[in-house]
Amino acid sequence: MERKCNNQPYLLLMQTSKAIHDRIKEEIAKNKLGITEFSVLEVLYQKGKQTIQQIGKCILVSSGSMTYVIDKLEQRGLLSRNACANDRRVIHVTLTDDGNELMNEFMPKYHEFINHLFDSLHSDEVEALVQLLKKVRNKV
Amino acid sequence: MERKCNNQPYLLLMQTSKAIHDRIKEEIAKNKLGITEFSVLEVLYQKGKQTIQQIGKCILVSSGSMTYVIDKLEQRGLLSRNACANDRRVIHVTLTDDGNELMNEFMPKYHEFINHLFDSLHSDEVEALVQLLKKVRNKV
DNA sequence: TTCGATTATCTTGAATCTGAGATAATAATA
DNA sequence: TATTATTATCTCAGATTCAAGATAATCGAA
Repeated sequence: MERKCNNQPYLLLMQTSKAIHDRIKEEIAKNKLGITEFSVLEVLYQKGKQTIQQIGKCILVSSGSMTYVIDKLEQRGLLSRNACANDRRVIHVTLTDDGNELMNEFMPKYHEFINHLFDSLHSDEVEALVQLLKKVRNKV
Repeated sequence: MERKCNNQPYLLLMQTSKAIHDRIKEEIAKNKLGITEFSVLEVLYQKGKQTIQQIGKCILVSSGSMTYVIDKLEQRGLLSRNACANDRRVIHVTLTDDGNELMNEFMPKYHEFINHLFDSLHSDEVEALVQLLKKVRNKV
């Protein structure tokens, strides 16, 4: 009987993504941020003002965690909660100047870091990898 | 300024691996197991008797978490702790009959499930994906 | 042998996440 | 309008993880 998983592409895909995830976690930790915290800031940086709900859907985090993580980022002065004038159930969240400054500082390095991870591939290899991954992803 | 990450292979790699991770989590949850718990059982199923330390190194989990997860699996009767005769610091862990039965039952389904995720690729595409991922992984 | 270093496991406390349920506001409908 | 359903956020308990430190055993060198 086969007790070990021998599916090579599966093992490699998971190993590689975990390795990348861990390296990125380290990078983000340099700003004393967790990945969830960073993801919130990233959404706000990209999209501007968002509701808590919108952010949570975007980064796939429960409402309980959203309250928690936004509390922490607010205490740290990186974002602010603002009541919504039209709908008093809603809270808008925006980056503070400090938050913006942090992201302006960090994001170029961050993108550079990610690009660097794929340096070893030629452009045609990148294209091939993208096509193969799309095929897999669409099946999952 | 570029606020959004446009690195396609990166985004696809992480999206795909997360999607796969989540699907596998669901599969494993059908046995009322978490991924860490399952990983422990998997190691024991593949390698037979192991020390707690060995398992922890293998699945990259801290010693504190190992105690916790092995407690739970032991309480559920899926594995047992056995003192080591030679070295009294060490505890050997083995699957119980129940644990073995569970794994005998589940593992074929599990491997089938994983293979199924890559059904959409031809064998030459699988090979290409493997080569590309190796290249990326070795760089990270 | 004896003392210090190392090793394996466990304990504890803090961090983070989820899910269920509470609260409050809004929307929809009779 | 009154009632009901839905929505957004928050609260809380429980699960899981890690890091640091405690405990106990073993190893190694003087």
